[in-house]
Amino acid sequence: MRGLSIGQVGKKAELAASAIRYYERAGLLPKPMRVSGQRRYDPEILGRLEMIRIARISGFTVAETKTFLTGFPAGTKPSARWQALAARKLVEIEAVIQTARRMKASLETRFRCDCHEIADCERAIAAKRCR
Amino acid sequence: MRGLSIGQVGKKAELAASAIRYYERAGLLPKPMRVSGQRRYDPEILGRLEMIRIARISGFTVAETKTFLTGFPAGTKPSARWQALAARKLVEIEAVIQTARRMKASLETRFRCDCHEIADCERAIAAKRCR
DNA sequence: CTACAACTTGAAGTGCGCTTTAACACAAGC
DNA sequence: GCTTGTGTTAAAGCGCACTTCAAGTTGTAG
Repeated sequence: MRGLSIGQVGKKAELAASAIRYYERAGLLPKPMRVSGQRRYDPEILGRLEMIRIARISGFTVAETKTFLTGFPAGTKPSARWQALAARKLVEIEAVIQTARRMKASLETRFRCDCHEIADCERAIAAKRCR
Repeated sequence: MRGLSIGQVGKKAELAASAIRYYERAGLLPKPMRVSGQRRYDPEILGRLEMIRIARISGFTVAETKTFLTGFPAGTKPSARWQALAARKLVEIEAVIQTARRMKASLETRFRCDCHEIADCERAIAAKRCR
C-alpha cells in the first residue's frame, strides 16, 4: 500500500483516527491524497503530528497551534513563531500556576475551625470568625 | 419586604441570580421560602454562599462542594469534611501545577532551532534534531 | 463469494459551570 | 391604570477538544 492509512498513522502517532480528522478539519494538517476516497499519508505527517503534540503539551490551544503552523507570513522561522506565541502563553501559564498555588494554600488553611455543623460555619463566616 | 429577593442576595454576594438558581438546582442551597412564587432568603444564605465561594476558589467542583455541604453524616464537623476532601483535591492541584510547570519549561525551550520553515522542523523532529 | 475490518461523512454528544432565551407573572412607582 | 423592573420556568447555548454515532463504502483474507 502506497502511503499510510489514517489508522496506521494513528497507531504510530498514538492518536485516534477521529483526532487526526479533527486536526485536518481544524486546519492543522494539509489535505492528504486519497486512494478511492481514503486518506493516504506521506510519513512526513508524523513530524507534523509531533509538532502539534509539542504545541499542545506546551499549553497551546488547537487554534493557537494552527497559528503557529500556518498563521505567519511564509518565511517566518519556526523559532520566531514559537517565541511570539510563547511569550503570551507564558503569561497565561504563570496565572494558572498562581491560581493553583492559591487553591493549594486555601485547601491547606481553610475550615480549621471547631464548628460542629455547617450552619455554625455559615454564621461564623458571616461574622468573619471562620476561614 | 421580609427576607431578601434573589436579586438582592446576588448583589450582596456578587453573584448572578442565575448562578444562585443554578446552585439551588445543584443541591448546594436549601429551597428558600416563597412569597407569591418568588424566592425570599434569610440573610444567613450569605454565609452559605461565602462557603461555596471558598470551596470553589479552593478548586472544588460544584459536585464536590455539594458533598462538603450535604454529603457527610450529620454531625461530621466541617473541619473533618474539608480535610477529607482537601486531601484528595491537593493531589489534583499538585498535578495541575506540575503540568503547568512542564508547559512553562516547554514554552521556554522548544523550537530554538535554525530551521527556516515548518517543513524543515517536521523533518528535523522526525530525526530528533529539533526540540 | 463472503465476511469482516477499516475507512468515509455530517451531526450530535461529552463535561463543566454557569448564562441566555423565551414566554410569562407579579410588584412597585408614578 | 400603566409602565418598568424584577421575578418565574424549562430548555438551550457556550467554549474546548475531541469522541461517538449512524449509515454507508471499500479493502483484504480466506
